[in-house]
Amino acid sequence: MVDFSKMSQKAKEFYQREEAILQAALRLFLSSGEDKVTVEMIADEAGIGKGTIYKHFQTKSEIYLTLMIRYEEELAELFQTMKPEDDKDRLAREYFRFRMQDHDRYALFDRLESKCIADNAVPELLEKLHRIRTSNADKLADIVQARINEGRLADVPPYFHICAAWALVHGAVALRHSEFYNQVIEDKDSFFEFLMDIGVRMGNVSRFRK
Amino acid sequence: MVDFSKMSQKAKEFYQREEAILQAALRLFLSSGEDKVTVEMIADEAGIGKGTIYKHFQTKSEIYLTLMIRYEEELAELFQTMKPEDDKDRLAREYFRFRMQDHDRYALFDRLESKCIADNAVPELLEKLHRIRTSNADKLADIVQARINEGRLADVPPYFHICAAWALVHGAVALRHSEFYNQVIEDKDSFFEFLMDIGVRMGNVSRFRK
Amino acid sequence: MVDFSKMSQKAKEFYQREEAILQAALRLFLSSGEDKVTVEMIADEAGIGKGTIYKHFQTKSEIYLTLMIRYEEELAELFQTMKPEDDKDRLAREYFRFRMQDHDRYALFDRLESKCIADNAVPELLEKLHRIRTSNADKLADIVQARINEGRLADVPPYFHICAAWALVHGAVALRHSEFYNQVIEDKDSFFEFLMDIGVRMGNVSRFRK
Amino acid sequence: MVDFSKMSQKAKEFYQREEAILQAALRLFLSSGEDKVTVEMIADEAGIGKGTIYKHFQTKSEIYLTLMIRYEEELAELFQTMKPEDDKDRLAREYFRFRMQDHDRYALFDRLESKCIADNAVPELLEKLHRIRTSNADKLADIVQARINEGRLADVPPYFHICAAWALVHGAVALRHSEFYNQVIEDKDSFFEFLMDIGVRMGNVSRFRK
DNA sequence: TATGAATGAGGCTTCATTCAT
DNA sequence: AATGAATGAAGCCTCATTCAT
Repeated sequence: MVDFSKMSQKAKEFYQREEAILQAALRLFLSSGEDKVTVEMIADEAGIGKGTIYKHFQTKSEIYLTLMIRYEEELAELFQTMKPEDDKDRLAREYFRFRMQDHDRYALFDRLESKCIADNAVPELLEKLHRIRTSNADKLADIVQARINEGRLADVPPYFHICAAWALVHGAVALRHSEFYNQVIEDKDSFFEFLMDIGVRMGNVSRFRK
Repeated sequence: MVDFSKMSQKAKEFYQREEAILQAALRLFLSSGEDKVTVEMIADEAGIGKGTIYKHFQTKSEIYLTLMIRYEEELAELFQTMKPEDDKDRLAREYFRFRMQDHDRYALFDRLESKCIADNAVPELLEKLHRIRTSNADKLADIVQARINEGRLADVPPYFHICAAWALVHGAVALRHSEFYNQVIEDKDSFFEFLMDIGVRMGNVSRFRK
Repeated sequence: MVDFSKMSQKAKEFYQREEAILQAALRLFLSSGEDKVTVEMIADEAGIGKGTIYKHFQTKSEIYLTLMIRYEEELAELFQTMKPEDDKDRLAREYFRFRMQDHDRYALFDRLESKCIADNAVPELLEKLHRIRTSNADKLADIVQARINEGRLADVPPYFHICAAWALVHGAVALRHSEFYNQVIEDKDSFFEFLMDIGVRMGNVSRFRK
Repeated sequence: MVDFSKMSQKAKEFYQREEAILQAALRLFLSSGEDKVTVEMIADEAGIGKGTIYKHFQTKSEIYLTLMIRYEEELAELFQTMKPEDDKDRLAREYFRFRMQDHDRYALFDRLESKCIADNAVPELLEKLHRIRTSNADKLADIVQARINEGRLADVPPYFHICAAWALVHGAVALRHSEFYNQVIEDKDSFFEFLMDIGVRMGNVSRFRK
């Protein structure tokens, strides 16, 4: 959160410009594919000069990572609203929805992360990203552990549940994206309901009872 | 399958060189990331001249797609060995193993497909890839339908089961790949056993009984 | 015409650099033949970096066409100074001289036009070139028509006279260029005087009288 | 002229293959533009292997030059049929027609000659080409001289007349070729008749009488 | 501070020519 | 003699990044 009242006019403008850059970049990455987007295109879309971008980001990868971190932080906000005593199924559905609602962004960031790792770009930011993710996962782990203690979830390390959910959601997003499967699945709503059902129940104890 | 006995010495060498290019390319893509690998590097790794590559492939993208098609064909061979009356759980595990065993290749091809689609590269080959995939999916659908008829799988369109399995496996592979989760999951074998269990059972009718 | 006073220092330099590129390119095309000249050579000759050229011209062909258009515009300026009531012979000689004076440039542009048409390069510029040429030809047509009305030129469509003149001049330039004929024609001045005489009189009415 | 009866079967085949190469090359140069035609395309069009071409021609330029020499020899044959006492006008028209009838070939060879000269390719053949041309010109010079002696042509060096004719024809061919003028000249037949008239009469003595 | 012109490393691809079979 | 696979020099163009104004 940014408190504009404490900022000078100039600082405010600077902040807004950064916002403009990030939004322009995201828009272009999503519409044209990150490889087709040049720094110049981002500058044009943001309505500023190319050089200005480098006042905000040392490197093109830094834009990538900043966007990814933002996304992870949004997710953190979602988790912030969840409490251990919350209904677990609701949480699962919420999480599923969050990721699926803008699957293209999710898929984009997934590709960008591969790229950043391959390039070993801005390791500090990469680490920061992972820290947030760890923190999010820890938060989730608490919730999951509470369900395990209640005997509602299978008694495996909490991360098993979390990672399984992550995997399913990740796959669902990829599916949603794939040209191929989009032709095959006619009734998408039903299918994703089906998938969400699986996700919601998949670690439930009942499943493992004989 | 290639019958060497019918080939001239030259043709044999030509075929082998193509093999060498593909293997060299795959090796480099996996180790350095596709974006860092130039056609020249592939040529060097294959021990041939840069120009020779273009006798075999019109375009760098054609190398991508050929590798992807090969992979999909390997998968087709796997399915070839499966029969409708086979044990469904075994099939599921087999499939899961196939994809997980070289997750890095799978992840690579996933990225390459995105790239090829974004570039609209060699559409004929892309179509061919999708045709093989459709054929594979149809094969699977038969098996799944048989299980539905037996009352062992939930009575939804067969593609629901297939796509759900695909999604979970896809997610599992991505997980296996992610630097982040690899640090979190200590006992990987147990975890993937856990995940495979979910996958094997996820569409079972029992799950949907009250 | 460019008004430097209205330009910022930067804009001025930018304009001058474009000029430098065009002059460097022309110099090299004339001395080495366009096929032997690379973009890098042009950059070196102009004393700038290779990439800079692409800030001014999208394509090597765009350099070709810009040079050709300039030439056609120079010709337009020449025609601008001519008036319908001018002495027709003077005009013809003027035209002949203009084209012959730098026959190498003319011959170069002739080849470049063939190339650009074959490559279908930058069709907009090609069209622009033709538009200027049409306008020039129209201007000439007026003059010719006036002479026809006076009964001094044969009463055929004005374009007959213009195209005939164009053809003779074109051939004269090619002749001037040809290694072969340059060895044969000893007294070049006399010869081209002879040729110009033919050109000046070739559509005259007297010729067609019995 | 080739006497097949004296040739072995093999030699005959070899000769025919050379013929096939030249014809294939010419066909392709005319239809696609010489810059777009590769040696491989010529081989394919001729129905032979690429390597075979290099048994007949050391270099791609040698194909160019061989074609050009052939053309010049065809012209020599035309002149062979002309005699000093022939009607001069007929000769002029014949010559004009010969060049115009396949103007595209003429224009092609004109470009090729520029290229060969710029590349300084196969100087021996270039010289041979020029020798034939000289011989042709000499032949023409005799005819022209006869007309001068008769007082029918202006008394200037015979080459003046020849070169002027060459220039006009050259220009006519270029005109015929130009996309631009082809749009302007509506009645092409009349125009070229007009042009030929000019050509036929242009060195006539009557023109120079006061 | 914002700008955008300049840069040049580097990628992909083409193709004339060679040479082993 | 015919072949066509291999070669690698060379060309065009892109684009992240720098830096002077």
